[in-house]
Amino acid sequence: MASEKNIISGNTTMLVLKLLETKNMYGYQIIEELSNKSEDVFHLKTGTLYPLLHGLENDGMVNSYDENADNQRVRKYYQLTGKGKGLLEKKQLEWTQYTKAVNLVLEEGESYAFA
Amino acid sequence: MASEKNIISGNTTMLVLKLLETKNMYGYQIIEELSNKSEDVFHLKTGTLYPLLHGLENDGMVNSYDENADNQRVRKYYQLTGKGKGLLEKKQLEWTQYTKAVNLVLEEGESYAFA
DNA sequence: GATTATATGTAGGTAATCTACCTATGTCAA
DNA sequence: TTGACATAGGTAGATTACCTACATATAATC
Repeated sequence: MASEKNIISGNTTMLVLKLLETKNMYGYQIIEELSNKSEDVFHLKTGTLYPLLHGLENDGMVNSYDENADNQRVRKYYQLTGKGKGLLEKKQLEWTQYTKAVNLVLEEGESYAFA
Repeated sequence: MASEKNIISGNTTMLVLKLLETKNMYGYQIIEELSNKSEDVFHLKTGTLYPLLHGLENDGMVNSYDENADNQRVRKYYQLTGKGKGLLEKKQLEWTQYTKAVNLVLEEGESYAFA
């Protein structure tokens, strides 16, 4: 059926930017935190996230830098740029308008008897 | 940028089924009503809707029948089936869970100071 | 007579996400 | 000590949803 995956469509960028707004994160951490904060609804796949991050970096929405973890493991951290913050605001506005419009259609027939 | 089109992604089927739940409609009418009820946020393209309707009919989610309009024009009406109603309920549940999860991520940092 | 609205449709393209794979290190249990 | 699992980053190719652009035809309007 492959219906579950597509409901996410178009909003992954917004969610990732939103997480990076609170603090700098590395890829694996983004996947974990998104899963936690969404109460296990979102489980980003690496094949989704890493190309997405590379694209955001190419477009100047995020910067990246390497940092060593406690255990000598190197992590690639991403930081939101001013441009990225602008994109986030735009996407959040679109999200608000979109959900409002969907709910107008869904609530039709329940709220209004004379539609 | 092509960002506006993708925010719709995955939910067009739900919206179309929802409209057909209220009454039987023909394709052109679905486009008009969806535009009206969403306050002009959704403008389905014929290249999106007609193939979608054909797919729903193939899957037994809707039935179709021809009917003459006042002006002798033939319209192809679509009617929601029991199976289609089941799909609609499933999609509405997914939508509710999905928007709730997105809002959990978006509200983070505003509601909770100690995240 | 020309344009616009109504009405249905197809072909081909793009973009977002997925599946499925690869590499590599750290940790823990058998 | 080896095997499994978690951590960490990555790519190639497929799938899917929706779009653009086109084609067809009738009715209404200018």
